[in-house]
Amino acid sequence: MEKNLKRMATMQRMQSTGLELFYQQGYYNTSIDDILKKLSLSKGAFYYHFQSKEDFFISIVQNLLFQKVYSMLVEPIEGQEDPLNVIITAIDDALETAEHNELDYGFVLSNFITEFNGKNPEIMKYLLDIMSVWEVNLITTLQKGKTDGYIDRHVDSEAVATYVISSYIGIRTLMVEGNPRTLRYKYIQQLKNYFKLISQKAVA
Amino acid sequence: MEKNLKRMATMQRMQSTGLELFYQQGYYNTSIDDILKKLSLSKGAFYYHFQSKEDFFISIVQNLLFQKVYSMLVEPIEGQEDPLNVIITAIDDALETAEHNELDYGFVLSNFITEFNGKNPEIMKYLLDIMSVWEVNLITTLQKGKTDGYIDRHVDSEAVATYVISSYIGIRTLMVEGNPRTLRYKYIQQLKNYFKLISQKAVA
DNA sequence: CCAATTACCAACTGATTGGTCGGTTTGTTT
DNA sequence: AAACAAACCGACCAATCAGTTGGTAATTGG
Repeated sequence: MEKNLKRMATMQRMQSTGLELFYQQGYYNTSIDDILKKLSLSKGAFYYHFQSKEDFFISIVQNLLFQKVYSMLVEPIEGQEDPLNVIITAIDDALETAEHNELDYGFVLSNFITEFNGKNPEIMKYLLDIMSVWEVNLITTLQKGKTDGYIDRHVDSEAVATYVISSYIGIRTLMVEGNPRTLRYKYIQQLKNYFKLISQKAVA
Repeated sequence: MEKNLKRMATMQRMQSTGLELFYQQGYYNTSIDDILKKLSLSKGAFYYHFQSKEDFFISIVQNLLFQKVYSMLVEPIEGQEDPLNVIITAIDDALETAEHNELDYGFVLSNFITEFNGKNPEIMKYLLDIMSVWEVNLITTLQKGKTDGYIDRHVDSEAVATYVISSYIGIRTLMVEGNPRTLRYKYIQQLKNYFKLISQKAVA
């Protein structure tokens, strides 16, 4: 119990710094030495706690990234009334953290998916699992919104979920350059317009 | 004149193979030797034609990528009537090439932007230039659509352009995994819905 | 207080990287 | 065919990478 405390602390410091650097510089472009330098730790310490660079990254994805995406994009939506407004709020919150140059983990996720696509199927598996959790939750929420009378019954929930995720990933890609504040505003404005279309009152 | 033919031919072979590998494996994860191996050429040949790896990549962006994006996403839209339908068609065409595992250069562009973000401002400049050409063309086309009576006058052209580009980039990111055919269908379906909202007849 | 385990250090290895360079082949000119 | 330049070869270099290893502090349990 007690003896594991130091171990856990060091591992978490490594994971936290690792995620930050992997996100900023990319996985392949970030060396283990980069991470260790920042922490004033040695190679030996790293390979004492982790088996390999890949093993290290997977532990980051499962421990850090999954929880963050879940608490940011899944939990706030789960089981709430008025799904469309809740979704808008969650996405806008994510974009706000991005605007303040903090880590927006939904975007971190899609960034890694882009980087590992076609290069490392093992890691891709873990990343796509997280993406899937998000997507399934969105679809379920939209379906519930239909039975609860918030969303037009003719709406294709899967298609809407796909469209929402797509546009979010895309706007985040654009936000890395250009004015994030303006982009966020424009994006949310159009997303609201789109949601008007699928809400209950707007019958097809 | 004549003497330059061989030079040009070799350079273009290198650029073409280079773009392919850089896209598949990423810039930092692709070595010059990878490219040369595929072409059965030597290091000497490469550095005879190009100053550096970076110089090589920039030449690819300016010569190959710019033209491809322009002919695929800008030219088909420029000055056409019925802008919304033309935009849908151009995007659907791009997604179709992607579905057949051919290079979709709009996505290639956004992929590189993701990879170089925060890492190489010099290269980013060239990539964002191309993105800008696309965006400006979209905005101009939408504006013209308003004066021509195809689009509702109250529509924010810049916001719509941002939203369209975002969703396109996003759906392409999702298409790398999952069923491309289904995703493309769902996406186009929702994009059409969204466009109904901003077209002339649907008054706010 | 001592022995065992945990946590860490730092020099090293072998492979790979971007880039250089002296030299050879191929093509053109006269 | 001599002279010259353009195009290309491949061995080499210094730097960097992931991973290994033999050792040493620090912590803990008996």
